[in-house]
Amino acid sequence: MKNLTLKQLRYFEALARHGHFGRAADACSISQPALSVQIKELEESLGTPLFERSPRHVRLTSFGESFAGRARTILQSVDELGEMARAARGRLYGRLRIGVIPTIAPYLLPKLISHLDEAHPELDVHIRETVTPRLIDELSDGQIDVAIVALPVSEPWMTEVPLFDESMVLVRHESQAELPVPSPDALRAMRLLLLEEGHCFRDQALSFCNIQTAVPREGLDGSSLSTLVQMVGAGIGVTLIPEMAIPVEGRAAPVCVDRFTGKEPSRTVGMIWRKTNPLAHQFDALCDIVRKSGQL
Amino acid sequence: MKNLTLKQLRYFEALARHGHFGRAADACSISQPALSVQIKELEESLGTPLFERSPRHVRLTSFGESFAGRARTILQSVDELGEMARAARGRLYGRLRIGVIPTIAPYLLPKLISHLDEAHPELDVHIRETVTPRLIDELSDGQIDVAIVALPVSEPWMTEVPLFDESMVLVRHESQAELPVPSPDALRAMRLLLLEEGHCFRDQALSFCNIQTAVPREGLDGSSLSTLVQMVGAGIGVTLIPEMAIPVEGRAAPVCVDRFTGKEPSRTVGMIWRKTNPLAHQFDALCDIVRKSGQL
DNA sequence: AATTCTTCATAAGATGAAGTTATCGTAACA
DNA sequence: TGTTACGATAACTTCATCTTATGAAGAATT
Repeated sequence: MKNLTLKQLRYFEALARHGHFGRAADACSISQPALSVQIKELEESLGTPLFERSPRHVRLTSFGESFAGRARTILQSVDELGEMARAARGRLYGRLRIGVIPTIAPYLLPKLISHLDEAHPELDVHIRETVTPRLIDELSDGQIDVAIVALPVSEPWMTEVPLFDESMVLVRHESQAELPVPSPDALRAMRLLLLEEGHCFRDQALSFCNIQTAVPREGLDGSSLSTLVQMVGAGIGVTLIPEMAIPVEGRAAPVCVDRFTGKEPSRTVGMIWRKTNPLAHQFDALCDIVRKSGQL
Repeated sequence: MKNLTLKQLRYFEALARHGHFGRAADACSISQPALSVQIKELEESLGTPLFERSPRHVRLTSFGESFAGRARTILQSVDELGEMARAARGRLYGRLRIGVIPTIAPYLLPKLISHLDEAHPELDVHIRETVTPRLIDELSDGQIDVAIVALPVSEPWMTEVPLFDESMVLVRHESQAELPVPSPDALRAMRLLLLEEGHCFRDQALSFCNIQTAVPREGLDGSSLSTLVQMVGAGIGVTLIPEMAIPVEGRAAPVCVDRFTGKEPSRTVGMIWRKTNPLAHQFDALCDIVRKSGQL
């Protein structure tokens, strides 16, 4: 006993509508015998007749009528499926899960989300904020689609696309505004407040100052840039923040912000995703949106 | 660009569930390449990928997930369609439209409907009560499925099945109970009340008395047997009714009921339906139920 | 009553879709 | 650096489906 096919349902629907094999076959762009055979096979596979044939009319049986109702619903759902696919074709669709590291998230997301909302109003954006290694794990097992981090991450199974470079700037207590900007080496001698272990921004700051990361440091690590800046405002030390954070953090405490002279320290912000993700092309478009959001 | 098939949806569902081409193919009882090809064609026909393939996992894309939801619904509806067919296979199903002539309906239907309810509780029985020629018309253009009438009707495109024979009996005013039962010829001289034009029972009565149907008669035709019997009860004349009507009409007025002696007049009650109706076999079973209901 | 028309069913052959086995390429793993 | 696991691809086979041609049967026509 063979199986029901969508084709048969389509043919059936046409015949139910036209009540005439020839015209229904025309409507389906097939020959009349082809339709006859398919209807016959449909009836056989159901084990019960759908039509009453007489030389004059072709009429649905009572069962045929119930069948027609449901068949139409099904065909419609299938067509909607096609519609849905057409709508989704080649664009971001449905749920998009973005991971962002904490030294970027608060400064980038407000703009990014409003831009995304504008470009893809139907998109369901989820945000995950955590440190790079964890983002990479979650990327790896499919919990998120893309991540915005500091490059490089150098995972061979990932695509990484640079978005923009960004300087790191010095934050001192406002009382020190007149003092000259210290060199990296001078900085090493100062009380430099850093994010806790795990944040890549901490490592970048340390490497700028040529400090061995292995050496244990005094217990003054903050859990967010915001915390660090507040501590600087309280006169406890100095810290580094990315340019992006200036508009927010530079006003939030009695501090002054200065660029370094000479070779400025910087980080590259970029987006990463699984190479195997078939939405790669759409992600390129996403990069453009993120870039726009990252501009001050 | 080819068309979506149910097969593809089934394969897709399996792959979404197993996340593994080999195992999904097993589940579908086909080879892995066959599955690969079908999934590929499905994705191509949709114009957008459904899965992200990596050597480790096969994962649904975000679009794939929405697609899977709807696909499952569709597959389920299709299976229900099969279920429905299996339930309906070879039995009366859904709506059954029965036509009955007025000289049978009130005496047969109460029993018939309760028997039908018992045998086919899910059956949706519709009743149409009118005279034979009209029933034949309605049968012809599919407004009813079967009709219960007096045979023969002799339409070549119909099947007619006799159900039972039934005598016609004489109804007189109770004051005449002691008088002998008149012969047909004697009857002709009496005031014989008949149904109005169009009822076959009228013609049967006339032919029993050898009265020319063409001859116009006094304007005393009733629109139902019940009316006729009430008139007899009022002493206006005599009438004939079928046996079946005795239990109801014999008690409803001051009348007496007598069988004719010698050759009793009778009619054959039978069921008719379009020869082309594929439910013919089920209708035979229906005949049995009607026969049972017709027994006193 | 014979004939023609209409319409659906059936048959035979052609075409196309879908399945099979065999094999390859690639990334992960030891 | 082989080895393994897995999906993609290719060549071929099988089966489903379509087309054209034809048959059968009732309705309409003459």
